[in-house]
Amino acid sequence: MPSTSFPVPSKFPLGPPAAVCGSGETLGPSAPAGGTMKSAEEEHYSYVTSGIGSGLPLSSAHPSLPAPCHGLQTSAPGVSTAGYGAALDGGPSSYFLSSGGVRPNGAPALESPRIEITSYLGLHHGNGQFFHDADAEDVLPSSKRSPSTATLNLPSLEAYRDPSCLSPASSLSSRSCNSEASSYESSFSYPYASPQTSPWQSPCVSPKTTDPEEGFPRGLGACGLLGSPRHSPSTSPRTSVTEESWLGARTSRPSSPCNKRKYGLNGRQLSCSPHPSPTPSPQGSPRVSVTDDTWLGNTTQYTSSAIVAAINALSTDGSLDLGDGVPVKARKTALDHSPSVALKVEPAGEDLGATPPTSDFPPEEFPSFQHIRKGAFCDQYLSVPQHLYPWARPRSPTSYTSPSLPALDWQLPSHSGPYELRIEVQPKSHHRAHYETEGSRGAVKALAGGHPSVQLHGYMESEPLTLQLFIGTADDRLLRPHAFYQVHRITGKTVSTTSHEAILSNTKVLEIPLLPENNMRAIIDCAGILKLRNSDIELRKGETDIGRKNTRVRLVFRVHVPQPNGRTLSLQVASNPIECSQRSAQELPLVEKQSAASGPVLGGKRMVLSGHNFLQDSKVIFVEKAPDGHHIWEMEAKIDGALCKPNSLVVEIPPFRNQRITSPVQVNFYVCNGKRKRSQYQHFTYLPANGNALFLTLNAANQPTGCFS
DNA sequence: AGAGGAAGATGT
DNA sequence: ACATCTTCCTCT
Repeated sequence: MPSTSFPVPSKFPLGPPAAVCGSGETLGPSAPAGGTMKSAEEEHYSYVTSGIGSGLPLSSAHPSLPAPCHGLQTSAPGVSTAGYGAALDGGPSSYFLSSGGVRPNGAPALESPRIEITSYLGLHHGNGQFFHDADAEDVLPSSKRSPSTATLNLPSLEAYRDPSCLSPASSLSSRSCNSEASSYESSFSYPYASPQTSPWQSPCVSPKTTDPEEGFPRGLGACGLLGSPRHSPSTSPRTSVTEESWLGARTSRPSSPCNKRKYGLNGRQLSCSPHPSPTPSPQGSPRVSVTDDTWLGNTTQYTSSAIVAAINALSTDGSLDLGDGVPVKARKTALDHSPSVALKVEPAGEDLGATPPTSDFPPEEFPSFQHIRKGAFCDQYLSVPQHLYPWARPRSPTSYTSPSLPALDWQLPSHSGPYELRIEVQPKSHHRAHYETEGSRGAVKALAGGHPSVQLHGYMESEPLTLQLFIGTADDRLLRPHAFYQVHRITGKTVSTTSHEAILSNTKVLEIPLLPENNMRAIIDCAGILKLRNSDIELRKGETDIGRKNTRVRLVFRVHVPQPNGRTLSLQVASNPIECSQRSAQELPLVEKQSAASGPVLGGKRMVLSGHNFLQDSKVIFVEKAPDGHHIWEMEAKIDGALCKPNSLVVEIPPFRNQRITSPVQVNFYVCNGKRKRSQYQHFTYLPANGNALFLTLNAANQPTGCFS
């Protein structure tokens, strides 16, 4: 049928490839796309060290680094990409700071004692952080976004997220913090086993560890150990320890009281915490001791005075107000300790709760740490504040074992020198993520059909490389792994791209081959998005982000390019934001296009309303109003159930006014979606269609429909 | 497996 | 009461 489609306004042009960082050798934050700046958050963030980070495949590393390093990015616009890394085999000593003395985060290493809070805000916007896309139908009404934005703005100490620790009370499947470490160890020891990495390495360049040949294979190795992810926990047995550990996900919602979500003052689930995990992670405990030992041993390297000095230099002073913008959840404790914010190098050994603190530092110097160190895992959990000091949080031993690559929360440039990692085809702005209790909802798709694609430009070598993909945040703060979403590997006949899974810290990473024969381009048709229960993640020790309304993510791609000098250049690019929640019935469909076509109702109008928000008992009411506002007529469109299809409604509009419409009429309509209140009036120009059916395509985007013919 | 709609559970 | 989150159900 003929159809007249009108252009869908693209309110948000696709931004440049979402390069997170500056270009060239500079690691600084990417150019702001114009986001608003929120200082408080930023600041907090800067302290964050998320537990996430870790280097390359297999490595779990967290930057041992104290969070501060990350925060630095903010203030350091230009960080040298070089200098990241150490020899693969090299011990700690082999690591070096980038020439610029910049930390991974991009912060100048020792020179800047304070973190510029405001500097990095908005930096992320460079890649189109705003939720948008040309795909009108995928765009959520701005009104809907607001809330979310507000929530995200909470300056949660997000980075405080401790990847390695799950709340003991979280569930039956909850594992000890150590379990994660264990997983890593077992899973990744081989390939990524690397020297302890200094947290301060330059994020972009790392020791050459990515042997093309080896690069991908690593993933394989990891995968083998990890096993395939549990797609549907509830239906399938857990096969992977790793998976459990890293996600802290549990198979199903416990029927225990925990489900009731009773929280203590800190928002922690008190009722359950006391209960020992019924089924502790099998591998967790046993290995813990081992890893801890290792860990402790390794930690000493970080105790060097130089390191401490550096860290302190980078950290902000105690005047910094952590309380500001800190989520309620964390604020309480944060305030209490804010004075001690000055960053201290935490002896790595930090505990995991289980590990007794080894203190290389005088108590007075690390008051907060001392506090944290006390108590066993459970105690910590119940007590408060350790999460306030991410850097003080326990680290997974493995974190330090293979830190040769930049942590996932480090900001990296999308291009440097001749290389540029670019997203050639952006993903659609909406992709409903699936829960573990559901089946997969498929791979993320591209706006125009097909799938997103990424290409590394400027690489002329014959060696294939590995493209890493993980789910990152899409809020105003620095890009980092998203705590509530994980990439989900899709396999099957329809998937042309092979991939392997690896877990870095608490983040699942998909490793995809970048082959010279394909011009170093990869079609991302193997990546779905898994949603973790907010309650599970929020209960993780150290996690300060809240999941509610935190439903936008970005696909983050990284590639590590071996350099002649033996180092590795790491590039990263993030996609436009992707809304992962089920579309809300509150979203208002709008007329996207209308077309005339033959219809069964002579004299009447048949309209096809396409959208995502039509519940089965939706009603569409059309109203014609006079200039003075009074209704000339109003009628409820009759829904043709037989023609009702997903995302669309077919309604029959009987002849109104008892006459054929021969000239355009401004019509308003509103939609009553099920039990929801009626939506606001939407306007469109009802065009005569010569007695034929009029097809209107509505979308959920909050954009003007204009007049079309 | 891949989607979409919704009921029931929770959070505000 | 209503917005969101999770879990289920259904269909292809």
